[in-house]
Amino acid sequence: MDDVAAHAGVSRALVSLVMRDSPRVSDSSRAKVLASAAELDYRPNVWARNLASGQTNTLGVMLNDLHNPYFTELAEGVAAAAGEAGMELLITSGWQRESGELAAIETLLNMRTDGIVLGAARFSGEVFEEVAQQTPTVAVSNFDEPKTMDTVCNDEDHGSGLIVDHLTSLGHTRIAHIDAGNAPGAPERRRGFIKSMSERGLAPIVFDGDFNEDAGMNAAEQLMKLREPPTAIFAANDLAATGVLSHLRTIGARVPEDISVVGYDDTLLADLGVLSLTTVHQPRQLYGRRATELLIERIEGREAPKHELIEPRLVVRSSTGPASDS
Amino acid sequence: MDDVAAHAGVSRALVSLVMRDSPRVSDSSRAKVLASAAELDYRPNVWARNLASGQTNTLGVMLNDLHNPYFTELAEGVAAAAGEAGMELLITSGWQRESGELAAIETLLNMRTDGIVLGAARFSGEVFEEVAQQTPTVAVSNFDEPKTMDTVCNDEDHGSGLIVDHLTSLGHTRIAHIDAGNAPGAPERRRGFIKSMSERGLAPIVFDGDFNEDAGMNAAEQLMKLREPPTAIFAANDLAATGVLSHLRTIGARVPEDISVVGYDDTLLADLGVLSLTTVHQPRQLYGRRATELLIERIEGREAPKHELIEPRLVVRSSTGPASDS
DNA sequence: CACTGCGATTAGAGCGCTCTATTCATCGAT
DNA sequence: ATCGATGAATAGAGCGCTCTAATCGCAGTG
Repeated sequence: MDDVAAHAGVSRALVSLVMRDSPRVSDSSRAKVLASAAELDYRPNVWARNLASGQTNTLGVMLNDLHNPYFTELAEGVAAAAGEAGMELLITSGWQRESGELAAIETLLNMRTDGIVLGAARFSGEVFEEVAQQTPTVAVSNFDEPKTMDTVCNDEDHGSGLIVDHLTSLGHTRIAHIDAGNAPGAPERRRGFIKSMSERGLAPIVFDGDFNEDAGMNAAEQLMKLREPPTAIFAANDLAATGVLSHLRTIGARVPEDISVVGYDDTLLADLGVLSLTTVHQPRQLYGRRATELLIERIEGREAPKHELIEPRLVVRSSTGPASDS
Repeated sequence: MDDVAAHAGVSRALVSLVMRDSPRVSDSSRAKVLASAAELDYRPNVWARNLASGQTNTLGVMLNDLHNPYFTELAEGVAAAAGEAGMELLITSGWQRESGELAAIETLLNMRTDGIVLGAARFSGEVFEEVAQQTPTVAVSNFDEPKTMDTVCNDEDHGSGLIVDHLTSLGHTRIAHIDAGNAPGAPERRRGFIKSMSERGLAPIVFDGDFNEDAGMNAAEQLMKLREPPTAIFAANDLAATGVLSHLRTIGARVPEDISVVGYDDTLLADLGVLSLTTVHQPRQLYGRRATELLIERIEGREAPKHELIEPRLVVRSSTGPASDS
């Protein structure tokens, strides 16, 4: 920096002003400084800048799992919003382990990012609150509404409702849901299903399952052995739905002529030609974007916590059709 | 830090030594300092530390695309190796755009990480070299062997060979490859296929395609219209193979009785029950791990570039079987 | 012509740490 | 009792920037 100042024949302070493009610099000296900087290949030292200014102009995002498209799309939304706000983005990941998440958050706290977006799955609210006390924080997950931080949630409840709407409008009445126990999002989907079904006077058939293919396959096997098998199956997620389809194929049931199948999440899988799964799309990028916007408001001083609920939408493909009259 | 020093009744310098756990501190004062630090909730300021020490103890990794499991598994390997070496990890992503990659690299350079792992796809070697001049760099991709940086490559060539081996040992002779033009990795796969086939005196049938489902579907359609259709199809990757399966299913061809299908990459798709695809598994985590190890060697002073080739392995599932005698 | 006002510039004191060089004990050996 | 040696602790000068307060010109005013 000294070199640049000397080369341009001005003071160090002026160079600093130019680098932060302050409006208080005359055009002529700005140009001079910029030219010298370019010539000397000068790159401001972020560490020194942050040390001196006390802020980092950087947001951190902690993701539970980089393999899961849910989180990466979330990050994409965060990246877009951060970019628009002129902030840098640092990503860390917990690699699916709780200890990893803690370490990842620790890294972010150490970096003293101006704020943190938590895309976590496996945590108690307490840990969140503790983080939130140290730095502005927004969580993307299905939490009760904490006082110390903002949250962005998806309205799983509503998603289940969309599915039941769609299936009943096709004439289905015996609809089964394969759930995923207490895995993140699963209880809400189950609750939404039970609520929507009972509102229509239909019996909510719920089977134990999980967010994976095997669980879908097993549950489908059980379901199809019932005296009156369901005419439609709403699986916990797309992967479980894939398991369902797989089983139906082996027993020779046609989809959607004999039975309709619905997934959840609208992952890459759902769009494959061999599956072509009706499913619920979650605007995951939007979650990230809103979370970031809330976070920036916080950084800029808002005190009261905000909690946002984002609505998913149904994507109809060819795994659902009119109820067979069996 | 001053507070901690005062509270523990020692000098600032001693606190500094303890925080970096230097061996030159007596056990008693170490304990004292640690206690005070804990009590005062002291967290060393990374920015100041890095500024003063001139190094960051942090590695950066730039990924072309966070959605692609290839890159995230790469990152996982990097994270593991970095963790073992006691270094922090910062992830940035180019979000599939070249401008994004440049910005992401820029962020890393600004952060002055001790080294950079480039998991890039869409670049000319020149950009890489430019980065490599500024900081230790290792690229994970299929490059010629540059002088300025280390590389880790997968041996695509060998992967194609494994496939041809497998298929010919099942008695296939009419084997077609659906390629993916000049997309990353594709030319090597094609070359390997052509080489292995011709070494065996077999005609290498190559069709234009891409790394997606539609391309697989179209190519399969063309192939099956040939007067003598192939008895086995080796698709550019798993997604393309999925397209192939999809087409075969619509025309009623049985897999693997009538025709065998092979993918490449061993993604989640390949393992699905409905597909159960024979494919080539790439040890992507291992790429990340080796890259990181090379990078650390570099940071610690090695001068001569190293280039490593990592061998993939074949995973046989149920989409391949003995050649039909059609 | 001194005087206010204002935009442009600069001096210089930090920011919170590291690191070299130095001092301070302590102890065994002469 | 004196003298290195050795290990433990400290003083103090940076690291490269920001930021407040002060200074400098220079036009406009009475």
